[in-house]
Amino acid sequence: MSAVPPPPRPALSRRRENTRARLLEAALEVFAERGLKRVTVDELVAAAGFTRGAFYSNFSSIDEVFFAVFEDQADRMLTAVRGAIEAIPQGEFSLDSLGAILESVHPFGRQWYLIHTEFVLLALRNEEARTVLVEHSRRFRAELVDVIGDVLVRLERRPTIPLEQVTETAVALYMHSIAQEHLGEQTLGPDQLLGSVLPQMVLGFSQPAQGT
Amino acid sequence: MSAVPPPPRPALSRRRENTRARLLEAALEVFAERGLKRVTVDELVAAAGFTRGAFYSNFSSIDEVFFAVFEDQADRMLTAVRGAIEAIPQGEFSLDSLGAILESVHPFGRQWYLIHTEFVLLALRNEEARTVLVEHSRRFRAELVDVIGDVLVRLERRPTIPLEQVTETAVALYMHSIAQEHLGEQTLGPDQLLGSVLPQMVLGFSQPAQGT
DNA sequence: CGTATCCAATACACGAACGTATCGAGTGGG
DNA sequence: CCCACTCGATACGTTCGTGTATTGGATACG
Repeated sequence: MSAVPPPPRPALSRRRENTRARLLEAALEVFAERGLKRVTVDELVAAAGFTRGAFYSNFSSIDEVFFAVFEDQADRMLTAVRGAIEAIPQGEFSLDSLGAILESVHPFGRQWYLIHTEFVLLALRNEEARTVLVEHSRRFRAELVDVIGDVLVRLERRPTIPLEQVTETAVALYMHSIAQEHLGEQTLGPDQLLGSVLPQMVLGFSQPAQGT
Repeated sequence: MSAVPPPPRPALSRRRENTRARLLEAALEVFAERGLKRVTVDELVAAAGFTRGAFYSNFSSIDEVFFAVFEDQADRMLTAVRGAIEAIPQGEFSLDSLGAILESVHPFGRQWYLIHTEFVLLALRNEEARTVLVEHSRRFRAELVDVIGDVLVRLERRPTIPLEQVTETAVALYMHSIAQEHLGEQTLGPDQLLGSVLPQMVLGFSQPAQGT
């Protein structure tokens, strides 16, 4: 025990972080395409251009990667929403602002729906996933509640139901609309959501769309 | 039951049908508990009190059983809803009628959510499942559209959005509320759904609840 | 009472995926 | 320029699940 452990080694981890990032990137694709329990380690590393060695050097199980992917995507979503909110002139929140927010997260679309929904299923059966999911949801709703509240104030509308329920409902409908869109159903895609359902539901009136 | 002339062999299939039923019964439990891709043949037959032989004599793959379970449960849901609708005095549809319908399907609750959601995920990746799901959804919505339409007429409300969208939205919210309930969230369980969100959204006004 | 038939139990062979242990190449420090 | 170390590649043994082939017991029928 003569040699004192040399100073911290922040060095070599650059390569490491790179491969970890590439693994996560590939994991997002593969999980969305095939689903959590259909993905094997071999399949994942192949998609990322590595071999098993790289995987077990960075992670210890497929499930761990799935958690990482979810939290990663969740963070990106949150960042996107915050960005969209800040891009709105102060105090200028309107129904269009909600539309802008929806569009800011729409690129995540299908992949996010698949990952998120699968994580919900996991959370309903797994304590740890439940904790993560609830925490993420809490943060996410917190951002939206403010915006929706501001929109309502600006439009001089008072919600007839608690603001939290309005927000929760909006999220539920958005998620559902993505699924419907990709199932080929026309009744409730994101377009209908923004054009009529959301205004009617959140705000209590409908956009000046069709005249009937 | 008139005596249909027993053609070849209608006989021995009684035992067969019985084991098939027991297998499906166990499958519902196991799929809900563990999820489609976590369930093995051994696990399933053990839960039903059989061995592998019984399984491969009646089915050819786990996925086939999952399809059967989904269609089976979907039929039961539809039957329950139809029963609840017929139990309502003709022309007496009111908001309480919707409550009665919700309660008629509530026993399915968690299990139905899990099976259905997993089937949605499957449908987003699998052509055959997509066909089955869309067809089931179509029938289901068809029943509900009539009821909700009648409720609106009776309450002398005209929907500001297409009736199909109202129905789709109600279904989406109901499903979401089950998930929230079992995730331990209080913001949007079935109670809030019935008490405030659904009336506000579907009907354009809120129940005489709190006075604010 | 015997027999033919059907169905689930059992045994087995195969393949897929996992996790580990080892090796070699690349990287930063001295 | 060399050394020490880190990280990803490769090879291996093992476990787990599948699907099939065969066997044994039950049931209807003559």
